[in-house]
Amino acid sequence: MNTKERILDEALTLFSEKGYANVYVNDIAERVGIKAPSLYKHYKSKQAIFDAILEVMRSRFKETAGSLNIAGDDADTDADIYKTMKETDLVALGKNLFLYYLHDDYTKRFRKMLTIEQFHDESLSKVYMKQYFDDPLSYQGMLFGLLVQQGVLKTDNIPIMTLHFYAPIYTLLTVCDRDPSREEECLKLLEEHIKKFDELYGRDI
Amino acid sequence: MNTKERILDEALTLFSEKGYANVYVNDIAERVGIKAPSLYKHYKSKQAIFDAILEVMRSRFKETAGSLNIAGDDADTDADIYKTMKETDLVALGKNLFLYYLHDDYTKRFRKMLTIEQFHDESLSKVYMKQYFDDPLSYQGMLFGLLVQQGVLKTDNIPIMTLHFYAPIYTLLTVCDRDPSREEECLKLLEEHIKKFDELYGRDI
DNA sequence: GTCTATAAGAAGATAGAC
DNA sequence: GTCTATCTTCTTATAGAC
Repeated sequence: MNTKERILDEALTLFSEKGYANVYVNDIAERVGIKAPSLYKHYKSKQAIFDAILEVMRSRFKETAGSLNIAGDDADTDADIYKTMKETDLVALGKNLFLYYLHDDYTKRFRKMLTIEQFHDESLSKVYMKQYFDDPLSYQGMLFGLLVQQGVLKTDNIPIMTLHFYAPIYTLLTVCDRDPSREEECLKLLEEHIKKFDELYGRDI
Repeated sequence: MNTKERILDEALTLFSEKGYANVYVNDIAERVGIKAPSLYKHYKSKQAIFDAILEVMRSRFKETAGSLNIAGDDADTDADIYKTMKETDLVALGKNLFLYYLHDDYTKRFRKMLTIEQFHDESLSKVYMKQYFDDPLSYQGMLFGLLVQQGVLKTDNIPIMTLHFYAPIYTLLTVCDRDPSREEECLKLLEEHIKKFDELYGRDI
C-alpha cells in the first residue's frame, strides 16, 4: 500500500472512530508516519480525503452489489443453493454472512463512519439507507420470491417475510457495532432467529 | 421556558442535526437570541451544556421506564389490554406507539443525537443500546411471556418472538429518522408486519 | 515527496462595563 | 444577565528549502 492509499486507510479508521470533525489532519499524518503538510502533496484538503474515501466506498459497494445478500450477487444461483439446504446449512450460511459484514475491515469502518456522519450530509443518509435497507431487502426479496415459487418457503407477503428475515440481522449488527463484547450473545440470537424463521415460514399458511 | 432551558433546547436541536463538534457556541447563542459570552453565565462550558442534556435525557428515560414498551410502563396491565384486543386494535396500538417515538420532539432529537455521538463516547453507546435494544426487548419479552401463558400467542422461544416483533419496528424507525418522507411507506410496512406477526405466532406450534 | 516554519482563521472562553 | 472587546488555543493550509 503506497502513501496515498495509506492516508485513506488511516483516515477511514479515525473517521469511523471519532467522526470527521474530531479528527485532525495531524492525527492522520501521524498514523501514516509523515508530517501533516506532506499530506497536501497527496490530497488537496481534508475534505478531499473524505471524498476519496466515499469514492472507494461507492465502488466497493457496487462490486458487492447490495450488501447482506445471501451468498453472492446472483439471486438465481443463490436460490438453487438455498433449495437443497438443510436447516443447519441455512443457519451456517446466515452466520457466516453476518460475521463477514461484522468483521470485514473496510465494510465495518465504512458502516461506522456512515452512522456517525449520516445526519451531517444528506447524501450520506441516502447511501446508508440504500446499503443497509433498500438493497438488502430488494435482493433478499428477489431470492425469497424464488423460494416461495419453489415451495421451500410459504407466504402471501414476500416483502414482509423479507423484513422478518432481515430486520433482526440488521438490529443485531447494530448491537455488535456498538459493543463487540456482545458478539457471542448476538450470534446465538442470530442462529435461533434463522431457525425460527425457517420454522414459521416453512409451515403451510 | 427560561433562558437556561432554552439553551438546552436549542443545543439539543443543533447537536441532533449536526453533531456536537459541528455546532458552535455561537450557533446556540444565536438561536436563543443572545450573544455567545452570555451563555457562560448559565453554563460553564460547551461540554457542560452537552452534559446537562444527557442529564435531562436520563431522567426522562427513567420516567418512561424503557422506551418502545407496548402501552405504558406496567406489563401486567398491558397484558390485560392486549388479551382482549382484536387484530385491528393491535395494529392501531403498534402504530400509535411507533408514531409517538417517531414524532415526540424530545425523544426524536435525543435519538438522533445519540446515533451521531455514540461512537464518540463509550457511555453513550451503552445508553443507546439500553434504550433501543435491551430495555424494549426486556419489557416486551415480559409482556409476551404473559400472553403466551394466557394462550394468546404461541411459541417455545419468547426472546426470539420478541426480537421478531421489535426488530422490524426498530429498523423502520431508523429509516424514518433518516428520511422522514418515507414515513407513509414505513407505516404501511409496520402495519403489515404486526398483522403477519400476529398470524405467525397466533397459530399452533 | 518530505520536511520546518508560519500564515490565516476559527472557535471556546474570559474580562469588565452596563 | 447581557453586552463588546479580546485572549488563547487549536486547526487547516501554504511557502519554500532539501
